Amino acid sequence: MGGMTTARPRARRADAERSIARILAAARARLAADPNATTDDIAKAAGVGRMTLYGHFRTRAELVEAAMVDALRAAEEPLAAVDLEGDARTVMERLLESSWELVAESGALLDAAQGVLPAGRLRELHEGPAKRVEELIERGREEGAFRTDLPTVWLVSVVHYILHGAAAERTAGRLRKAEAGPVAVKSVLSVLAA
Amino acid sequence: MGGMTTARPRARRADAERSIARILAAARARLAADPNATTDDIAKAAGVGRMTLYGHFRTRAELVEAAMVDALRAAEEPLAAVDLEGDARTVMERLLESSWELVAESGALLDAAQGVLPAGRLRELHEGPAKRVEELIERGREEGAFRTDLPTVWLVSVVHYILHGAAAERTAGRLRKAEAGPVAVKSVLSVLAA
DNA sequence: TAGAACTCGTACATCTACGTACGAGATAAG
DNA sequence: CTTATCTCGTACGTAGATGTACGAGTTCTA
Repeated sequence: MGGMTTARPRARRADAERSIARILAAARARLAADPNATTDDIAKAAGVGRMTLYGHFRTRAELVEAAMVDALRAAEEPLAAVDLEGDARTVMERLLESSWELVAESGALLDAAQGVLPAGRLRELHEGPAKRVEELIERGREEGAFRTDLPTVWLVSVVHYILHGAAAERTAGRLRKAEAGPVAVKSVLSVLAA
Repeated sequence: MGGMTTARPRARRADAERSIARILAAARARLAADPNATTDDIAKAAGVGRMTLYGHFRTRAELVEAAMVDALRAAEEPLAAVDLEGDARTVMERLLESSWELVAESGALLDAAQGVLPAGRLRELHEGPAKRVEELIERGREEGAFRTDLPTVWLVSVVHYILHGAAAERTAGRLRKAEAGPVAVKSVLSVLAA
């Protein structure tokens, strides 16, 4: 290969980059709130025409996947920045406080992707971030801080279900914005505790 | 009024009753598995023609509501039969063991009903059974068995999210059929414990 | 067994969402 | 300024799902 990292014939124009960013942001927000959100909904939320959206994403499935990838990438960032010093419980608390919303959003997007993306592709995408939580839970079990009477795979899942629930309750107005986070974190830690 | 409790001109025929029962059972199963199940899916699962279904339920929304009512009625039964003697934790354990699947099913149907039924109607239907869980949680808080650092409304919700999650994990094959129940019960009790 | 109730296939009208085609006008890049 | 890129409206074709209309055949009920 001649030194080019991508095979793109030419760079995108600046306004195109902007449009794509707005569409992805809107897709993440709308799809997390409603897995059945239409391309029209998303285009309107992004403030662009539907045809502009189709100019950048050929199909709805492609858009859903791109939104998923974007959300997971966004979630990975604070997860990677978390200080891993200290006992597992403390680390988990820090991790959740800094990223529970992003993790919950990714979970909601997973719902939206269910059925439009092949199952294998989903697991593949979701694997990276989930691995991080899983490893921390494993570590907590070895340290004696987390319970060992339930399968690890379930503990990983239940974290997602609780975070998703907290986000949903906040959206529904049954939890105040400020209390949803602490409530979710406390609940998760209670389930994990030995 | 002349003593008639219903205005029905005549009784339904036996085969009609049978059809309705099969349709409702199929609707509960299919909608719990997939909130977007079509009337055709449900009719096929029930082993009746789509037109028969429409003969008994005018619209899809009406069918969803009927399925919801039926599932809630079914869930109410074992809930009402639970022995209330003993401390709140023990009672909650008995209650969950005997009915966690039905409660989880109702939760899944709630998803399906979201958007097709008016929000008020949903809350109205769901109120009865939820009340039962809520009262038990309140009682546990007063007894000192359950935590008081989180809002009761959230504790009620989180019970549902965990049960729903356990059912989903089992369906996905990540939990064995036999272990899903105990896993769900243990997890819920951990979150509720003081 | 006569009649009413029920089943259920086919055909059709409607609606909604996806995705395509075309093209005029706006905007960024060189 | 010139050109390629991008935006985005309108219009169209397609597909799937809902709900209606008709009618022939079947099964309960009395």
